Amino acid sequence: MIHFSNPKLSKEAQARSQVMLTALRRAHLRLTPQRIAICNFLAETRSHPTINEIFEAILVQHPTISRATVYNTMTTLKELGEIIELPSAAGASVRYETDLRPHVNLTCTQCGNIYDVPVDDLQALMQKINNSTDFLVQSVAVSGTGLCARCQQKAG
Amino acid sequence: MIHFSNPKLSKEAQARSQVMLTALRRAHLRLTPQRIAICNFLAETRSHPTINEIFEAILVQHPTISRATVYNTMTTLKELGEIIELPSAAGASVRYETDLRPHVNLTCTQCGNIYDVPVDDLQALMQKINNSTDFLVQSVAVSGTGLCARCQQKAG
DNA sequence: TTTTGTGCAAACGTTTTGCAATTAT
DNA sequence: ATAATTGCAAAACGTTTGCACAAAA
Repeated sequence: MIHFSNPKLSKEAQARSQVMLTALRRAHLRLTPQRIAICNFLAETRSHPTINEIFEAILVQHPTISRATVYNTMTTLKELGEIIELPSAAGASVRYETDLRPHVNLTCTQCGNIYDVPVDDLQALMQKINNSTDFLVQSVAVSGTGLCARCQQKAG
Repeated sequence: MIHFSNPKLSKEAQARSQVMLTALRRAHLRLTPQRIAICNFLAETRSHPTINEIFEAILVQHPTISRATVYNTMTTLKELGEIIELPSAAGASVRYETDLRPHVNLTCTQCGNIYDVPVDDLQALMQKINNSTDFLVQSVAVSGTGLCARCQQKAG
C-alpha cells in the first residue's frame, strides 16, 4: 500500500491524512495530487477552514489548482463521512469540521472564530432525541454563539 | 397604544405579532405597513420560512413590497432578538425560527423540512458549556439531520 | 485504454448595496 | 419638517455546472 507520506506533516497529521486517503481509495476514487494536498492540509489544520482558505493554502505549493476541484473534493469527503459541513449564517462561506468526535462548536460573533468544546453527555442528548421522536437522527450539531475570551476583554 | 389588529389572525397569532411590533416600537423604529405584514405572517406561520417564502406570501396582499424590505425587516427583527436565523447549508437560503423556546431543530435530508423537538434539559447543557469554558455563550442551537417519519417510509 | 478528475469560464441563486422617492413620526 | 424606510437596479458573493483536456488506474 502506497502511503504518500509528507515529511512536513506531524506524525498525527500523517495518520489523519492516511485515514482520509484510505477512505478515498476504498471508494475506488483516484488519489490525485490535488486530493492528497487537500487531505494533508485538512489533517494538519486545527481550524475550521472555508473552501477559499483551503484553496489559497494549497495554491502556494500547487499553483494550478482550481476552486472547483476544492469544492469537488470537499463534497466527496463529506459524502464519505470524513468531514462535516458546518451550517453557516446568511451569505457566509461554509466551514468544515475535521474533528469528528461529538462536541460543541462555539462561534464568536465578534471575530468569527470557531472554538471546539468537548461535551461528554452529547451522546446522551442524541439518544434522548432519537427516543422521543419518530425522526431518524443521523447527525447532531450543537453550535453556540457568543463572545470568546479575547473579544470579551476587548469589549470590556 | 395602536394595535393594528388583523381579524384574519388567530388570537394567539395576534398576540405574537403584537410582541414583535412592540419590540420595534420600543426601539423607536417605524411601524410601516410592510413591517406589520411581515410580523403578522411570522406570527401565524408554524414553518421556518425563507426570505423568499415571506416575500411571496406578502406579495399577494401587498404587490409593491420588495425583497430588500423583507431582508431589512428580518435583519432588524433578528437584531432585536425576536427571531433566530437558522444556520443553513451551502448555497441554501437562510430559514428563520420564530419559536424562541429552547428546542432542537431536525432537518430532513430528503424533503428539507425542519421539525421542532422540545428538549427539556437543553438549558442544563447550555449551563454546562458556560461553566466549562471562558466563552460567553449567548445562544445555543442544536440541530440535527436525518430522515423524517414520512421519508423513512418512502425510502423503505 | 478507459474512465475519472481537473481547470476554466459561464451561469446560478442568494444576499447586499447605493440611491432617489416615499412616508411614518 | 425631518429622519427613517422603501423599492429598484446593480453588484457582490459563494456555489454549481458544462465541457474539453489531462491524468490515474
